[in-house]
Amino acid sequence: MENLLAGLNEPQKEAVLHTEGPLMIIAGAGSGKTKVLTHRIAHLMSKGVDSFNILSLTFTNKAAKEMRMRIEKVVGTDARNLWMGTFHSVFARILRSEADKIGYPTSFTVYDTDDSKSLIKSILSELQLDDKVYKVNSVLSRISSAKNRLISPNEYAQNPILLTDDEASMKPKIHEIYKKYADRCFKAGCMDFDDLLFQTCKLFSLFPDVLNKYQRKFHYVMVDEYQDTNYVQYMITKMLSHERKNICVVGDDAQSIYAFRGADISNIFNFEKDYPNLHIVKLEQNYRSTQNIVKIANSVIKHNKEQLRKDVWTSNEEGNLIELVKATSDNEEGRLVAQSIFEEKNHNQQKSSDFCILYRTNAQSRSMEEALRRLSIPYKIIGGLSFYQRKEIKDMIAYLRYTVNHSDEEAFKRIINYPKRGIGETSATKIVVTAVDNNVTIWDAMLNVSSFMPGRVTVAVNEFVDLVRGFELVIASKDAFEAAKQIAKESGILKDLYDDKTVEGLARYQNLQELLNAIKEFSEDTEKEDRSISAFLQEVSLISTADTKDANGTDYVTMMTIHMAKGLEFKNVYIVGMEENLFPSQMMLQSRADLEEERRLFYVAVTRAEKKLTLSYALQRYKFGRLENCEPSRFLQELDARFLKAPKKSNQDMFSDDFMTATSKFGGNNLMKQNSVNFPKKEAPKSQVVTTTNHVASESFKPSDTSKLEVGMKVEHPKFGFGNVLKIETNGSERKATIFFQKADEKTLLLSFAKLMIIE
DNA sequence: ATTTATATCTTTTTT
DNA sequence: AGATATAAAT
Repeated sequence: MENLLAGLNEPQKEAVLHTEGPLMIIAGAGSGKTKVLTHRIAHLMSKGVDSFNILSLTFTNKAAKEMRMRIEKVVGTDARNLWMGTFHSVFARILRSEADKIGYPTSFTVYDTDDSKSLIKSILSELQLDDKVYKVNSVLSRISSAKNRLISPNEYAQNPILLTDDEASMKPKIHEIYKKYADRCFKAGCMDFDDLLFQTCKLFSLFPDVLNKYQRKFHYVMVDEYQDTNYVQYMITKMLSHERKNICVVGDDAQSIYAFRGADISNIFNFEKDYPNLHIVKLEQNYRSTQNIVKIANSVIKHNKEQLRKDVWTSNEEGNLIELVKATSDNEEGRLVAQSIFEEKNHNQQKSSDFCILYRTNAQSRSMEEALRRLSIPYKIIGGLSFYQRKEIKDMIAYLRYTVNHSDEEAFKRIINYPKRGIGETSATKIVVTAVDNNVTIWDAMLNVSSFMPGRVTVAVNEFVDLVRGFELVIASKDAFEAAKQIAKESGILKDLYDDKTVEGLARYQNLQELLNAIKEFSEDTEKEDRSISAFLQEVSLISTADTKDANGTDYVTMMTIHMAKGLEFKNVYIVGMEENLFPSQMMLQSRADLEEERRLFYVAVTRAEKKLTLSYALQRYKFGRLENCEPSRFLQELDARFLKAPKKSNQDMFSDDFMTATSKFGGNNLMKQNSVNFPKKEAPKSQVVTTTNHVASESFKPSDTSKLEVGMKVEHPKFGFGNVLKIETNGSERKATIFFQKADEKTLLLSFAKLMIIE
């Protein structure tokens, strides 16, 4: 007990000790929020609260896992029984045991975003709607936001505001698509991400006894990152804690960055209204960052009108000034950042893992990656395409999904003709349409296939049905790993990948092996009560890119989008791509006009830094293969210059026309002015030669250098490996050339050649 | 049904 | 630059 409060400041102690009744903790960046949460739980348990009765909702599975470990250190193995996880995973678990009450099979499967999009595409074509008008993404986001606000398809169809909105955007049929979409998901025995919350709410409202069961179970409810919860999540937590009102939410309105996903800051204000006797604790002392970083962060956020009064301060050292790096191009930006990391590492004896590069969009990782590789600095990209989003993995998962749930339409579409078994797209669509028209499941339609399909297809479909039946028996009789292994073999996936001897094919084969390993690990985890394939699928469907395991012992620079960086901290942070229309994002400015959310995002990025913060931007950047001019972000102009160091530039900069013109743009900005001094003339450094091999970095081939590439040359492409140039085609004004690239295996590929390296 | 050539589009962030 | 959709050829 003494131990639990040691090292906590007054408001932190207050938050830990206030266990009964509603509590809201407003936690500034770096104020020790996680510490308070873990200590609070440990405190509850030391008071004799059973861990079964505590529910803690976190933003990522990783955060839950870490918190559980920290608690376990204090209270021991009891912590295992805590209910901890994301909203999605916790309620998926509850839904799995209660699904039958709302008409879903216990073995319901989960649609990921790709599945949802694919289903919407099918529906659009069935309704004969133009997918140029009804863009899949916008339709899905419309449906998603309806679900997040607990609006059912019928309510949507009767909501004049929504209908007028849709008419105004020339998409009056959204309500119809929504209805059909929801219907199809239901009939497929599938829930999409939003359903996991939406259906939970439905379950709780329709079955008070079920709600009551969980109300009695969870004596204490805690919600982390409350500023990023949406309306459904607000409702669920409100319902769950209704009896005892022991609810504790933790958040920081200044760090709300998920409005695009339905997150609603007004949840924080609603919270105050819902609980008149609410106790509020503010954590304002920052333990993470230097004074300069805290101050510049405050200078960022003060430009936002809408925010709770809060005063984040620190007693840490003053620290370095914030650095500003200006580059002529995105590639140079990469080089400068990599060089800075290199120097910093040597200079201060730091590890690679002390560094983090943050960007607004995933696409920006490429130039950073290339630059780091050239300096042999190890790095790791978090996010982007995750393991479970790879085609070969999704295919295998689809087999498992379909075996568990014969109604799963999207899984069916994925595997019906992979590996090829002579059932083309037309046939597959016909089966789906027949099932929908006759109001039966896809499985039943297949059993009846001879009545509406020609004999040749019937035979193939029957074989497929038998295959799945066999898999069903396999799953029933063997453990998850053995079953998965057999399914991989008998489905033909394993062979299909094995036969592909290309570099990519080999990688895919290894990925599949890795998936099987993961299943093996899962099936041998004695801590898990349910080790079935079905449980594995559920877990896997909710793994997010933020949940990647830390490879312990490895030392690398971390690269990720700012969104993924929430909750993390690094000694040195580089925020790259500080350009108008990129950050703040063009999309954000045009369509949602929410500049304040972009600014909060910038605030989040800035506050990740402990010791040193560097901001960088480029004057030119490749966008869809075309070089575009960029202007520095308005956010840079907003910074308080007292905490900034003079911009740093490369030698090359001085000689480029672009640099000169771009500098003049900054005429009015005192920050940038200090920079316009004369630099000694020096020859621009040549592109570096890569490591010990005789490869020349791709840099030496500008898109205009078509002349350097000749027919017959041996070349290497980072993705497609070694090959020969067969033919070069230049399409005039485009300044873009395509080459025919022949690989060792005789396959001919068409490539643009920007990434090719000539082997001398 | 499947492969190959050509055209078009991409434009945020993620559970 | 690269993915994906569409059209045309096999």
